[in-house]
Amino acid sequence: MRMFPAMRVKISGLDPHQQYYIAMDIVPVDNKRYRYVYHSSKWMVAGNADSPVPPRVYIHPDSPASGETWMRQVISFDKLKLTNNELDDQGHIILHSMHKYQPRVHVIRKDCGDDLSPIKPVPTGEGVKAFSFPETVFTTVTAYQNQQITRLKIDRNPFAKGFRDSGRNRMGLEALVESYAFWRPSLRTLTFEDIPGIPKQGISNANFG
Amino acid sequence: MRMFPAMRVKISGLDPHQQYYIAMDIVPVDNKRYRYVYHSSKWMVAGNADSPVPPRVYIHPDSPASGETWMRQVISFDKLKLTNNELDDQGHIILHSMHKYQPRVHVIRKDCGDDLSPIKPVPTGEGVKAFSFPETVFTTVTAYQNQQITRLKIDRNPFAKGFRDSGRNRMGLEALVESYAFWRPSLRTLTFEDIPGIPKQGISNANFG
DNA sequence: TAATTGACACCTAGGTGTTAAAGT
DNA sequence: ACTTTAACACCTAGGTGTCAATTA
Repeated sequence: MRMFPAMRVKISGLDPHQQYYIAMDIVPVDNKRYRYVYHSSKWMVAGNADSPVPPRVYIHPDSPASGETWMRQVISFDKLKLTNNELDDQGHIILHSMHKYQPRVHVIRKDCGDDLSPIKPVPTGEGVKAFSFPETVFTTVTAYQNQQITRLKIDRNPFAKGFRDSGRNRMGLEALVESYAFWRPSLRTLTFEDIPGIPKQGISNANFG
Repeated sequence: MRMFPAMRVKISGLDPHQQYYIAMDIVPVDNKRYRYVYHSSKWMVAGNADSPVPPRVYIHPDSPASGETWMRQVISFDKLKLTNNELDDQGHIILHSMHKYQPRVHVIRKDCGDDLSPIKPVPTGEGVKAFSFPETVFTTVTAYQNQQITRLKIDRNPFAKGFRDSGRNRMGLEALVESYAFWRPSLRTLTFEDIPGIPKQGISNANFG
């Protein structure tokens, strides 16, 4: 299933006439498995992480494109797909449920992307830069653990329109959205000269339903 | 709109470990404009062709891929889109209505595809091969000129299911399908050593509705 | 007990020919 | 008189959370 809300970034500092691939992968934040404690509304450590899964990379469908093209548009990863099926053969990114993950954006010069593949780790070295935004760390689930996440998904995802209660109290939602850095700024800026100042902490959430 | 029925080909003779792009373009068969004479069921010359349109190329979405990958599957061009809008900015292939056209399949070695672009002519030379199947020549229309084509489209295109008359006499259809080489063989074989023997004549049809 | 799966109704998104109206 | 366009109902294809059943 798709990751929602999706990562969206703007890029500056590229060579306008150079061709680049842009890709995303998702790496474990730590070696732990988590459980959600409802009465304290917190994720707590619940043992060690499951064994690693096959590496997968989402190559942005506009790739390859010129620096000019990439910089002119907002780059959205809304078609990136996640799965908890370790035997997946459709190129989806494989994750364990109840673990914490960090999405990363990779900018790869075309001449360095020769062994770029959806089923191999992203290459490193000259001509490849990686960006992580800590406020986009999220915890995977197969069923939502609190009603705020459910409301965020239903109210903001067009495909969940059928579950919207138009008479619902919107007061609580606005405050909620504020607290989810992953959602509100919703648009990060990547620079090749500088990574923006320390971002505020936030949590987002993806499910495997 | 999409071309229907779509071109489908199988390829042999590629280097399994070489990367290739596969593309399609559509070129005028002659310099004439046509009209359909209903009582004789024939296309007749009706003047000279309209002025040329901007060149467009459909790059198969699986491109680039290895020779092994291309040869293992049937290569379908069912997502190729046509338009009669000369100002089109969505990369569709631009054609004039009431003209005759020939689709061409291009196989391009990756290292020869550096200036391959949806809005530039297909490169020629070493490492690029083009294939034309005369039985896939078709005449463009904005409204169907005979009921046989309408029936072929409705009966074979999944998206036209709503117009199917399940009680319809199927006898006529089978004979019709036989006469449309573009539809029946429906799968052409491209070889790098040899182009198959002279194909039988046929007509297909695309509309701009 | 907690986590996961699959059938389901309800959406978005977009591909059909039909038809009436407009264009040439 | 013929060609083209745009609104329309009817499809395919696939993305939602829900809920009941299943799994571990």
